[in-house]
Amino acid sequence: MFKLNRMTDYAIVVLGALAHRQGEMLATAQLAELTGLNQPTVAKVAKTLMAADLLETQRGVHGGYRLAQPASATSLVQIVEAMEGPIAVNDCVDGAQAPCAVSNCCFMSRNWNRVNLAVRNALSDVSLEDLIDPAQLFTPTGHQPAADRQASTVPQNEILS
Amino acid sequence: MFKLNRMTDYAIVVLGALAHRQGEMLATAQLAELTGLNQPTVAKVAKTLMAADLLETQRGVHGGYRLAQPASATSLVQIVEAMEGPIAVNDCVDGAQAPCAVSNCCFMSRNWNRVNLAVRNALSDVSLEDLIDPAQLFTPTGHQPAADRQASTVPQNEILS
DNA sequence: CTCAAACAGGACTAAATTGGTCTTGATTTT
DNA sequence: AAAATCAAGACCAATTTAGTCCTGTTTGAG
Repeated sequence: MFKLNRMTDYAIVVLGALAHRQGEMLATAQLAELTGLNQPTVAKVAKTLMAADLLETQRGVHGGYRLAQPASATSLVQIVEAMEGPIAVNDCVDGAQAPCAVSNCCFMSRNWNRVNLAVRNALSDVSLEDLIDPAQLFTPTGHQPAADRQASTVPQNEILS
Repeated sequence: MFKLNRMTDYAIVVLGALAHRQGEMLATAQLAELTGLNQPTVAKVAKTLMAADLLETQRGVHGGYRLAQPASATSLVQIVEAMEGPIAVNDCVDGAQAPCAVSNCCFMSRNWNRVNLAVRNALSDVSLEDLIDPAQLFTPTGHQPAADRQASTVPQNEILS
């Protein structure tokens, strides 16, 4: 456990594709082709990343998405928090959505915060640039990797593996 | 996200109760009373903790459970891994259950392992003894905290908050 | 030796979460 | 005006998690 959601994996792949074509405005259909995901999924992921200001968008005919900041400036913690909400190992941690309902019971708060901070730091130490290796991913020909991936029963996050 | 399962919260509470009565053999019914959980849930948690060798058991009339090792020697990572399986942020990390299915694709493996290790270290730095504060939890009278807790819609992990 | 108390192990159901799709609407370029 | 594209959210299916229950085994007491 302590596993990332599949949507988070997708987000990393999508961001990786955008990082590789830095500056270019890519439509969801293009991103789908590059990543092997299907277009509605890419759209959903992109919407979530937009809400976290990790992407810039342009509507209309030649619209699409592009990174809002360089890959080196985007940390894994930003991506994870964009997709999964604030990191909080339980409800007794600063930043948790549902605040501690049983008051005067937070004697463990300090330790939970310590754990939480350590986890957060681990994620913030890795940048999007670190995660991707453009030489191996999204080759310049823009091929569709593993054409049958969408029909496969294997979870698509294997692309990260 | 990155949240502990509720069962893991229960486990910590149960272990906390046992730590507080160190050495004593407590039956699931007693543990249920001490923690405010109900007995079948305590039994389920205890079974899982047994499988991870965190508890010792005695069957029969005066049976029950007790800690297999002192609270100071039990780390949070042991508890979490006992309840949720090995810590693996995705399938591309040493120790993940489902091994990487798409071979030759593991270019991110090193970074994922780095993230994973950092998370693991964060959890192993906290002992069960650190987590509990016997002075505030499970008072010597063995009272049942918040008698209506079981009927409440509030998740019971609030006891940790 | 029998019975009751307690754990062992697993099956099973219900609830919650997550993943994926679809629809309708707004925006932009040609 | 039309086509391409994003925006926003509703919605259903699949998976996971939580909680309960049942049947069996072990142990101590009477």
